[in-house]
Amino acid sequence: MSVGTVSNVLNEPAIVSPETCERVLRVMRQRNYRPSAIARSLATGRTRSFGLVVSNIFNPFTAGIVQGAGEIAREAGCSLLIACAEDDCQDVPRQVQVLQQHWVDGIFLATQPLPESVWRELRFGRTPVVIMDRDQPPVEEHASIIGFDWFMAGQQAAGHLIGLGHRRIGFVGGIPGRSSSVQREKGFRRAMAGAGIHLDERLQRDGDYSTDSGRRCAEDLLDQPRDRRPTALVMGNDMMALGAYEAADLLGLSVPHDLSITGIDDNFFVTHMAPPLTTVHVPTRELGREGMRMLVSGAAGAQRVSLPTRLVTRQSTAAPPPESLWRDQSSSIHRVSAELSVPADAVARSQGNGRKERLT
Amino acid sequence: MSVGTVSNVLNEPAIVSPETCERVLRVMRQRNYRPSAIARSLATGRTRSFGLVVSNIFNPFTAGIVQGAGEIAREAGCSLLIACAEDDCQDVPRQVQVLQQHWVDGIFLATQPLPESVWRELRFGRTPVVIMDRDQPPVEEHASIIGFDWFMAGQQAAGHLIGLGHRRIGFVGGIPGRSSSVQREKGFRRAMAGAGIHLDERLQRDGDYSTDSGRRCAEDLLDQPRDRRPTALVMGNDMMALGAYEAADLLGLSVPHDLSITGIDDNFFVTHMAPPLTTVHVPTRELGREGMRMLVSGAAGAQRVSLPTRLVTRQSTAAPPPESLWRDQSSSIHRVSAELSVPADAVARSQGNGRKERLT
DNA sequence: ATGCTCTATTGAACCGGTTCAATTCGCGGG
DNA sequence: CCCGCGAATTGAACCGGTTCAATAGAGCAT
Repeated sequence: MSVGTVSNVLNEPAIVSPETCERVLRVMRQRNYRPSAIARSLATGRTRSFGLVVSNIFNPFTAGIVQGAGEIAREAGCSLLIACAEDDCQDVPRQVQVLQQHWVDGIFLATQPLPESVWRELRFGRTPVVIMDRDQPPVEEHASIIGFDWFMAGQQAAGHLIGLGHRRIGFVGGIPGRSSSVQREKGFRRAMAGAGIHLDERLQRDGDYSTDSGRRCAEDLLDQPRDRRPTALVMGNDMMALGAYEAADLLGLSVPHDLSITGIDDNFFVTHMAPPLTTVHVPTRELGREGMRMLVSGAAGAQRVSLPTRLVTRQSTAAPPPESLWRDQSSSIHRVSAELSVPADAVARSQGNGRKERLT
Repeated sequence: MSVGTVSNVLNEPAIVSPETCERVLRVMRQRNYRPSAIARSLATGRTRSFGLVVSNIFNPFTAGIVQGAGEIAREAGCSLLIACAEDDCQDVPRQVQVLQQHWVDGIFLATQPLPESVWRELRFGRTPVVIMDRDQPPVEEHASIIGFDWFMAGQQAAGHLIGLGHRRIGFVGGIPGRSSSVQREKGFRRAMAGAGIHLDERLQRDGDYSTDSGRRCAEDLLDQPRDRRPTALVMGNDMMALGAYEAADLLGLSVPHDLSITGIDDNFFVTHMAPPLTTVHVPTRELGREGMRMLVSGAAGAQRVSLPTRLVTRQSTAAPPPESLWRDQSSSIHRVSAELSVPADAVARSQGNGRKERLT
């Protein structure tokens, strides 16, 4: 009954005789023995634990990732060390260092985009890394990147509205320059171009993903004579869509009767909005699962994964009011006629287009 | 330059000569040396890491706790192992076991109330434990309990409404039997009794903390002739208050003009409700901080801590419409007169009462 | 009886630190 | 000059496992 034999009973029962095995297990049960993960790690050099660095646990976004990552870790019998960084991410390098001192087998970085200064401080050494959705390609060559297809998200939101017959569609983007914002806008533009709709730059605004900015931008877009006012708004995320609701309320516009609104994210509260928000679902939990899968399977390394989004239709979108086309009074005739010159089958085309987006 | 000396440089620089110390540090920097937390733990028997078990990371409640616990752990230079259990908590015992195999210095249990069967399986051995808000006293003698003062929460919500002049106040409780629900209701009753208001059992309902149940219960309470209809509702949590908004909307009642509504929890979305919800703030982050403090300081052991709540006044509450007292038409006279018989200074008293609660 | 193979078990080195008794060294006092 | 003392350093045991070469023992063919 040497320690080596005991070790074998746990790890390679096949090479131990059944009687010995049984005897060892009995004693273990008797003494309520629990092997030490610590000692095992020291001996093997592997810990079967992973680090997950997040910046704001309150963000439903983050919560989804934590959830998904936790699921896969548990399925793989691994444990997850979650490090909550400060909001500004200044302490991320130290968090990473602490994780490395714990010999984690891999690190999942799911923070806000890191400031360049922080990024420079970061050294992963030999630790496998998966990074969420960063703008720049990482310095580390062997890091994997995982993110969402924001282009698709913008395209789906716009495609849906176009399919409903909207032509004057406003767009409120997120923080300018951030790649996730840029991609959303590109998707939006592509959908518009795909439907043959001329893009009116005056119907675009830049927000900062906050409810307040959404309200301001929406007010700005909506506070116009009816013929120039957009009949629908693509808001860069759900929070800003919430702001758009407030703006519509202030201006006495009813959603979706006078104005259709879409968001992006599919936060849990959108079903409680009045009316429930049509938005683009962003599979955060799936991102957590996929990222952790890359780590536990040892496949992390210079991969790039982009997860598809999915339109969820609720009650904040509808066909545009016919008034916007016919009963304008204060309007300039040439704009209306320009709109009328859109080929008659554009609606049908764009509907088909919208549907295709959804399946892609 | 023995390993022992190096160890001393790190842990007790004072007993090493300055030159040696300097020399060792230089080499460390040179070779980018990082001490192994694993090896250290094995040697010392302590890991400076703690386990936090939660059941639903999406719950803003949970998120606050995680946040707070993380802050204290970081301040103390400790790391936090977060284990997400399934929603039904069946796997909590195994999660705890895994944490123990990692030799965590303490465990923070912040899950949903555990089913009795699960609770019986749980064995903490010598590991210090802090448990959130359980109904029954724990089997483990040395476990600390930390929770919120739900009695105070109920009292504050009701006290606020009484202070505004409401008399017919409806109450929608949470899951019956659960101690957090029972306490809220007791607090509500105490506030009512304190103001000398006779409790009308017909104005009480049991929900299950979901938006839907809130809507149903509220509809049920509000769908009555005006003289019997409550002028205010104390909802057991914010989600149910959301449901009450929907019910009021359905019945054409305006909040707070026709009906005042309060919640409990102070979830982040309540500021975006229309109108913003008056609710009782429940300091989840503080609970996380306090619980973790007990663990890192080694003070965990058979303590009981109850954290005070705090009323946050927003726009969903106002004085009751005078009509409810004077202009009733379909009413039974004796009820109105009963109300009028409340001593004239009751309002003042109850306001004083409400204020006292807040300071307690 | 001897040699050989195959299986089951053992013993010891090792992972990278901590801890502490033992040792070395420099220095002041007798 | 020797002794004793305190400060600095060293060496080795130890934490609790894993791993693997060495060994013991059983079974079989020669």
